Amino acid sequence: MNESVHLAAVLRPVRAGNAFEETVERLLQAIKLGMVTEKLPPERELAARLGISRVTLREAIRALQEAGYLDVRRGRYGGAFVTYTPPRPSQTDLRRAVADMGTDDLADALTFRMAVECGAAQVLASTPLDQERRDTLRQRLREVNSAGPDDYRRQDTAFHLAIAELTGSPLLAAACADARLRVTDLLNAIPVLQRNIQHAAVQHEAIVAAILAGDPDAARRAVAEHLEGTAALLRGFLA
Amino acid sequence: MNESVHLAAVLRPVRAGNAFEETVERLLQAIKLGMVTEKLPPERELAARLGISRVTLREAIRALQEAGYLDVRRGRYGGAFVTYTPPRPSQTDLRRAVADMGTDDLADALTFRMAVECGAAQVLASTPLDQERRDTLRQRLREVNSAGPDDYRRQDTAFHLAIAELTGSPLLAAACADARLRVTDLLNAIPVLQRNIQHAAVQHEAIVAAILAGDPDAARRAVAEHLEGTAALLRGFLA
DNA sequence: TTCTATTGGGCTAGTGTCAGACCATTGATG
DNA sequence: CATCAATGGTCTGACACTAGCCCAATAGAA
Repeated sequence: MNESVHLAAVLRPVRAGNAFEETVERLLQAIKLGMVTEKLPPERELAARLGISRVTLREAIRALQEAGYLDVRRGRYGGAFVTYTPPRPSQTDLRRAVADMGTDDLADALTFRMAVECGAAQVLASTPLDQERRDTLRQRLREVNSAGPDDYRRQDTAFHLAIAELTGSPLLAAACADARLRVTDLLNAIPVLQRNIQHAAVQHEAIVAAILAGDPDAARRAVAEHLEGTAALLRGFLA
Repeated sequence: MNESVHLAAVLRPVRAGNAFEETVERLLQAIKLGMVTEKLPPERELAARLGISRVTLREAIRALQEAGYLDVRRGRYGGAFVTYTPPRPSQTDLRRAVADMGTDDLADALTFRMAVECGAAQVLASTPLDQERRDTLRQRLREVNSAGPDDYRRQDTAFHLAIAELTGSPLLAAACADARLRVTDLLNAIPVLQRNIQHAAVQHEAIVAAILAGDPDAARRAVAEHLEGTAALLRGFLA
């Protein structure tokens, strides 16, 4: 009995889907997160990075092209250019996004994000930081705080991921990126209000201050409060 | 520039290896974690759970059989029986385990584990727990505290994973299982001393108390202290 | 204009993986 | 002793994926 409970966690599926599907998902998320704003890297390089063959990558790119996310041009200085722009937020989109992922998955994603991002902030606050890292963190804070509504989500993502990356743990960075990816569609469907940006800015300041002060508890609390705010915002728009 | 930093986290390899390799890894870890003590589930069921074909699963099983981890018997009441018993701990094994994974990966794994387990404890402490969950947590605590040296690692794993599972987030549970898996070989190479068990027992008590009291900060601190102790133990044996 | 480097487009042969069916073995049970 | 149900063992045809090669288009450089 004791055994069977944990078995599920270890004997879970080895792979999430086939290479094509996973690749489409990855690229789509890189695009929606605004991490690729102009064009994708050349196919050969991208295939190598993703650890897949060029054939599979090309299938994924073609799918995204047909879905209207990319514009592919041949020849030197060609490439797969990003044509996607975040849709104007609407309650309809949000409800659809929630319906697509299911309420259980939504709760799962929010819980997961809460855990890993709080963990990352705590770890970073427990680490002696050199001047370069402190500067990087402050720089990200400035960028997100000075971002306009159009670029806000992108800078916000960069800020949150920077915390995870500064821990120096690729595993943790990947987990935080994964957590963020799972809520991207939801966040993109929420309008970016000036009031919310200002509210978030205060919380971002608190997070950075706690990390720079080397106070893990305060860092954890600040992140928890911040993410709780986002979750509440979501619930508000769904109610 | 801002872009390229985060690109690496999103455009990382889509899959860790081929299906065969990943399956061997999974099974091996299920065995080493003591989650499968008698025999593996029937091939057909196991293949379905792992989301792979029976052919691939059988290749993995054969590899583990040839490596001496399994004894496969045919016929009704047959199956793949676990023959593995944890090796007697030794500094040599530990050094080899560390050398195998590399010091960077070791730091990565420890950091990752610190973040996700602290996050899980914090989340669980922030959640209103029904009586059943409280009982489950207390039960796991009793089991790990009453475990003998032979069964200690197994019960300790069960205890830590229970915290993640009780959050109700499969993603978080999977992350914690993954984190634990990455340090299994190291932990198995450390002798289980009665003194360490007692020390850990106090910390386990503190973790459970904080969670049941609904105190996220205390829960986070207790887990951090506990894991820091393990890391220190590791460093001690390596020094 | 012509050349050239870079990039996407396409092909092929070989390997990995899958689903499903059928065979072989075994130990309990009647 | 004969039967049976559960389990591992094996085979086949189909599809997914890969590595590597060469072709085609393009925009800048010579």
